[in-house]
Amino acid sequence: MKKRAILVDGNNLLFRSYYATAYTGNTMKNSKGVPTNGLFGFVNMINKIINEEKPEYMMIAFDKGHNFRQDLYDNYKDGRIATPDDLKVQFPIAKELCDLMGIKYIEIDNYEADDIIGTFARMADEDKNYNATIISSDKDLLQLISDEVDVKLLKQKDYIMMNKDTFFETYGLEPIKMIDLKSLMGDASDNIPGVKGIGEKTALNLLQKYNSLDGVYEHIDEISGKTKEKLENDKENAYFSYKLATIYKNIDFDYTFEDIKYNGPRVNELIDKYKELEFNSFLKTIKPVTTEVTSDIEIVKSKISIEGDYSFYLELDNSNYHKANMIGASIYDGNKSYYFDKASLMLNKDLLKDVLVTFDNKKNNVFLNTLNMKVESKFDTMIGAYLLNYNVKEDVSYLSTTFGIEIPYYENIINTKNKMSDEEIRNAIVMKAKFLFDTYKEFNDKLKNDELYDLYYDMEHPLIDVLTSMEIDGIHVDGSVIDELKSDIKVKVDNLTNTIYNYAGEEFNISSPKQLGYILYDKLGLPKGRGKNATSTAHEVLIKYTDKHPIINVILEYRNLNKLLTTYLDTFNDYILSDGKIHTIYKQTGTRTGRLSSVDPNLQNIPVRSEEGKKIRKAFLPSKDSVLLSSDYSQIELRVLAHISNAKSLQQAFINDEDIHTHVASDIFDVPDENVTPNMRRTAKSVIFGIVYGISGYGLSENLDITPTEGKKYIEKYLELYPEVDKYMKDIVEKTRELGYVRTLFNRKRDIEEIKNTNYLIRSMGDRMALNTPIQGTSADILKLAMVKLYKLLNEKGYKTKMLLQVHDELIFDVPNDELDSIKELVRDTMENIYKLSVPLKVSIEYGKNWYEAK
DNA sequence: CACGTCACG
DNA sequence: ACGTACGTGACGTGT
Repeated sequence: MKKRAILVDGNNLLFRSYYATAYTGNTMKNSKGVPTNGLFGFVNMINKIINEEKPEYMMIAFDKGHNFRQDLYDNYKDGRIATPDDLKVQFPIAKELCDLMGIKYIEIDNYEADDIIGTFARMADEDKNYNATIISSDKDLLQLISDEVDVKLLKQKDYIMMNKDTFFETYGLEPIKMIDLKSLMGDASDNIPGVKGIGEKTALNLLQKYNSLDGVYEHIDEISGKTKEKLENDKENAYFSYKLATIYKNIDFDYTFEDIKYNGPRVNELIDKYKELEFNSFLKTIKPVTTEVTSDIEIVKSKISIEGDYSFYLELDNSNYHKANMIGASIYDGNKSYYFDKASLMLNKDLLKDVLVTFDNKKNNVFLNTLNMKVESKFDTMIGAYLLNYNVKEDVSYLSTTFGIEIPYYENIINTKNKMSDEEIRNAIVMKAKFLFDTYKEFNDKLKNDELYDLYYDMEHPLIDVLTSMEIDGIHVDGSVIDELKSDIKVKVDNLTNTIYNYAGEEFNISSPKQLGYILYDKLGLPKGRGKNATSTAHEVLIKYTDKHPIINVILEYRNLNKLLTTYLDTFNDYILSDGKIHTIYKQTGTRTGRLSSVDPNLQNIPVRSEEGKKIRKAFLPSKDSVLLSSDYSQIELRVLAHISNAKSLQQAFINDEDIHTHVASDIFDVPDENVTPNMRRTAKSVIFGIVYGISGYGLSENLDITPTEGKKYIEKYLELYPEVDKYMKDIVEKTRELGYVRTLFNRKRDIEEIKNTNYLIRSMGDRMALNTPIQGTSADILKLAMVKLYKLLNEKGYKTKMLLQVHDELIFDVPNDELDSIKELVRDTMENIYKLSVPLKVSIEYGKNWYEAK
């Protein structure tokens, strides 16, 4: 069995990584200003190679010095483009990284990487113990393919494996003829001139006929017309190109295959380097060899007392903390670490009543509730860091990494396959508590300096307890309702499946966009679209083809029902815990606008728009002798827009409690309210939504199925009618471009780097984020404030009513029948008056014996 | 693990 | 010529 050596073209790898990001205008740098855009892709690719190839032998080759090809150019005309400076500086770092990753890198004076690889390839051909795989995106290297050597040719996303057979299939030539091919067709990226006017097609034809460059010119008389002329004109160039394209295989060096043995990384040094480069995503994938704990640890066995301020951290074995077990917990008081198991923590529950700082206290309290314990904490670093725009995950280690402190990641702690020792786990937990204590002041000060203090203490911090309570309460779900609906829909889906197979004339996987695309566009001959996704099977595309083939409507219906089945019906019973309820998890740090999100399961996207889907809501029930009550802010985003843009006429419409869509339709179409048709109202509604999202004329036209010109007209008309909105949009984009961030009315801050990007598309997206975030974010802020206030009032007044769910502009309560009248009033009053905008906030309330009826 | 698709606001 | 409306989470496919 031969040993395989991996030969990597380092120059090629770094160049393509650099240009892959550089052309988007993404000038990725670390905070010290070192450009890292090439290195990131370089490291990513090498990690991928190591994972896929599990190499025993591997080397990475680099160009060095003035090589003979450059000499050839000097005698000719040097058309090579100079390497950009911000790429140049990445080469030494790349080589350093190779060292740390345990991979031999090789550079030899006056040779290119190609020649080093060529020499190793020749060695593999000659040595019966080794064969080789070359990795590059440069087709030039294909000339090295032999019985012993193949090439992994990198493409934009994946790669093609090229060996002797596949090369012949592709080109109809022997691999070595790649040189002849290049000398005829040239290669712009390598600055090989070739014969002007001869492309791949002609070159291949010629070579398949005459076998080689020499062969072509020997038989030049058999060739006719333009091609002959071109060949004769550029004969010199062709032979010059031949020299350029030929990879040198006989460098005189002492390297052997044993010299390029792969040793594996020097982990700790590599971690330091990644930190320096701020490659946080790579840090996750490597485990430090040792974890150092600087403080004393007391493993607590009995009731203890601790003076002064301290931090608390709790580690669970499942990120869904509704069904987790405790791994351990730690307290750190600035001097000493205390470690608790479940029993010793229960002995010391009093200690939890006055904690300075925690991380994800909602998690702590949802879990500890089952043990009748509660953490009262002044500060939650997870939330604080979120407001400061740190990339927060539900794990201290992600955050500590950006502070240069390495703590094993949660994924490693709970990984049962690659188990950490008890001591390592204990140390990790202790370090997390210590990190929280050590950084508390810094986070708190940063919030103050960034004017986020009130947002934290008046809104986000109190909200933690509100969400904790909502998650603990959960919502009753009747599994039998789900089951009935499920069997009902299953029958329908089966029927639809058969109908689709009949229309298609074969059985296939309808859920596979690839297979469905084939059936629709290739087999049934639907007209393909333009662009990269010409065979899209998305709803908005298919809906246009309903007249073209009867299969379309069936597919749409199938999609509709199958979605309900797979996303909601098949899975929801698993989420019903032994108390008969579903307990979601609200992520308070999940979005960039300040909204909440909901996971495990997501209760913020339960169907409502279609009747079949809406029926799922019949399974969501109130407690005994209670109703579910839903209170919904109507058009809160538009009201916020009217407020922050100070658009007088919109404000007046809201003050008069008009139907805003009708009002705008009447303005746009210049007809009195009573003459607004449903279609005009629908158009106005789309225009209004579009404005909030920063739409283009094209986007609106797609939405309304009109021409882009018409779409543009509507938008212009709207902005003309409400010039303050126009001004707001322009001002906020300009201001954000200057500052690099945008804020909501309550000062929530979102960094928008995209807005400075040199790439038009990315920058435009930044513009839209900048103008949408204050609207969506301020609405989210208002909801959060209302939740905090309502929660407080319900408690103070001793109501049994519970706030159960939040769906962005809507709250759902479980209300005992005898509290219904007063709660309706309390909820409406609190929500409508939570904050005074220049327009009124309006709440609509509905209730019923399940969620279906409450909506 | 990325992508396409689609559920919600 | 590009690709095209903001914010989420979950599923199935396919590599």
